[in-house]
Amino acid sequence: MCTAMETVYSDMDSSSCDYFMHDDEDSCSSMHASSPSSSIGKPNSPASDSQGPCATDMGQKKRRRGRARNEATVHVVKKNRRVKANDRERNRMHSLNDALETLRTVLPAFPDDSKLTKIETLRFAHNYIWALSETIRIADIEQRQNKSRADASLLLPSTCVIDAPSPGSDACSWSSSASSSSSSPSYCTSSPSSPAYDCFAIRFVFLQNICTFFPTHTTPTRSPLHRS
DNA sequence: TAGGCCATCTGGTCCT
DNA sequence: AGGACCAGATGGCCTA
Repeated sequence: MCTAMETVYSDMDSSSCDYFMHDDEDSCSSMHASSPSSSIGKPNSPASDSQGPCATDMGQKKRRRGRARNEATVHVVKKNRRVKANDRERNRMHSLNDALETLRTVLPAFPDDSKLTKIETLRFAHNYIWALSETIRIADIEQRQNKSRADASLLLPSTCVIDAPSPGSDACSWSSSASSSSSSPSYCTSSPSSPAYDCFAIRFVFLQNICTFFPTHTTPTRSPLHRS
């Protein structure tokens, strides 16, 4: 159980309580108000505060020396706590940077491109996901249209496997990481109104989405997909 | 040299 | 009680 006073004095290390026990009466009463032993049975009792270790016949010199040691100890404890907190915060930021670096590796990038900044990475990822979603949506629409066309003409299109557009063949100079979709082959025919045409159309739309929307959502000075 | 980006420190707040 | 998270401050590095 944590009392309000204990919360207030949470910065004070429990190992330094011995020094408070030998401190002067003011600080001693305040500490005893927060100590479990003094609060049990008699919460906030002035009588109990005036009794016990504080009401001893210690000399002034001993009290002063005790306070000095206590302040020094509290200072050291606080400093150690701060050092530990700084270390944790550093590690936390490092893990955050690692996650950002992982995100960079799955985003399309040019080989000679300079590293995306943090904000650029996040914005690019946002637009990249949006473009992918948009491409899937358009592909779904196209597929349904083709199916209805096929049903109407009672023609079953023959299938074949096409290669993905070679890197650099489009306006965006697509990187190898971005063309990873070629690993999942597309089945199509050669007719302009066929799935083959749709495959290219979908990729075109996707690349257009990336090229069109990414720069408008990033800082005007740096747009990775449009750098020379 | 100004401005952008980054790492780190720090104190406050919230959560477990 | 201690850790996680957050935002502000600060100083270093780099580039136009």
